[in-house]
Amino acid sequence: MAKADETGSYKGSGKLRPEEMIYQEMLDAILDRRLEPGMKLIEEDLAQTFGVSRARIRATFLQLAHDKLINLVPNRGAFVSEPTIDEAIEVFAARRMIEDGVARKVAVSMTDERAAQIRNHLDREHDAHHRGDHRAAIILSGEFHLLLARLTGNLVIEEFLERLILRSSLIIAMYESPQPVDCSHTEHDDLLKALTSGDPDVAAAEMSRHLDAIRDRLQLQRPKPGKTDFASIFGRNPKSVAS
Amino acid sequence: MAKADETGSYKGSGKLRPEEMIYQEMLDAILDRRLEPGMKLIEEDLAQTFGVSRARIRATFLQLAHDKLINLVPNRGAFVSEPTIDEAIEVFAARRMIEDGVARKVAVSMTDERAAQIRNHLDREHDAHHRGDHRAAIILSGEFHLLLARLTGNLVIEEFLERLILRSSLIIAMYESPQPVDCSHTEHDDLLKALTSGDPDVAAAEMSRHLDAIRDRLQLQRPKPGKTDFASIFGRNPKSVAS
DNA sequence: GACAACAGGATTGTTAACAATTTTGCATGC
DNA sequence: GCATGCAAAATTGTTAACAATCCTGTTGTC
Repeated sequence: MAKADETGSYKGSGKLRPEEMIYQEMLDAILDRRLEPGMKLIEEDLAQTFGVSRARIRATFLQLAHDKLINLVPNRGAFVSEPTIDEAIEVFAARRMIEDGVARKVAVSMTDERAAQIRNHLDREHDAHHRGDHRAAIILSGEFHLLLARLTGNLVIEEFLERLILRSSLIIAMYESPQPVDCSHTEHDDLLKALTSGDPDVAAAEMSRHLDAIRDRLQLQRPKPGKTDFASIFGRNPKSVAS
Repeated sequence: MAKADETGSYKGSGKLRPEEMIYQEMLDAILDRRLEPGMKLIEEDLAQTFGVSRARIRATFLQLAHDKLINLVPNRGAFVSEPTIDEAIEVFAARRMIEDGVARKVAVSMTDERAAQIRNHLDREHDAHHRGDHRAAIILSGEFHLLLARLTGNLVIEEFLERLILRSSLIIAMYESPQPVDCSHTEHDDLLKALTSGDPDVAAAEMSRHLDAIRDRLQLQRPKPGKTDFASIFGRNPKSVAS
């Protein structure tokens, strides 16, 4: 998710790693839906676009596939992931399991300084929201959760949650309501209140509520866009492949 | 960890994927400490050993590095991971955060059939232990935790925990006491008891206790083996690099 | 004798060409 | 008209060679 300040200087010199750059660019394109779910990613074309060799594109594909953002099919190629409804539900259930723990840990280790840090982030979220910058709002919303993970001081959790949040972003981009509801920013306020209450159970409960709310705002009942479901369009059951 | 039955047939034919095989073999070698922590992994040698091209070895390296089992240094090569003490502590803290949730979820969805499934696994653990098969005992011990993750029905959690358990195995292999204490098998019995109690808090508490116990059995105070710490050997403080 | 510069070898990074596979378009036959 | 088979094009998978980088041992100098 396009972190602005994490330039990640390489070996102290000003040299930028091209691999990271390509991963980031493809990531942004997927989350922006400039690359639509299901779209075929052709190695040669991407290699020319980025001015690198196919080998590097292949390596990048492995990373993206590991994060479940693309799908690698042997001898067929790479496709932008099309998370199913079941997958979407599972991802948010997994986040709830982990972020409950995060909320608990942050709640019991809360200090004035940390609360200020969170509040500072919330200000930026509100700002983006009032500016009407929907894209920035989504990114900042994800980074809010990442900030909490960072406050646990556990790098393992932080890294895993980062991937899970990216995956969530793809899911949200795919299934979000046509008219953006965006009530999320007040929920983060509630979350901060619960986190500063000092009661881990309260914090965990609020986190669960919030994640469920995000999930429930998605349109997880309609057929996936991009994959036309002719059977449902014409009111018939799909033909079964065997027997 | 050398799963016996998951043959993973490819496209229905009997053809085995060589990539998976190489990953598995290297994984086993690392966990067996036939490849010691810190050891340099030379692409050319491995390619000849497995009879494949360097490109495939490089791809395998990316996977292993993603799972933190090896360390990839630009222009220097690949090295078997040497998890630090801090890292070890973080991994077990992360597992506690996640597996607390797993235990809670399994406890509230416990059935007779599931209990029998767990008990069946415990029998195999005890069997390996009585046979004195230390290696099998370690593998089965890891798979016990994976079984619980699977019972949550959440593939996301299952996959992440699988990687975390592998990483734990490397940590255990690196830091375990010279004389294997192996009291773990009775702890799993206690865990089953807590899981069948129906109380999620009891289950989570027992899981926390168990993971802390594993961590505490490790020798996390001594300097890492394989990296001779001359300073402590000769009773001096290591020279600081700057100022 | 210690230290720096240097050359040779080893190893990784990159590119391009070739082989294998899949997809696509077209022709053929029913 | 529709399915089948075939051939060409497109794409992925693999290999080998070359370039860049790093490590090691040696030599020369102070």
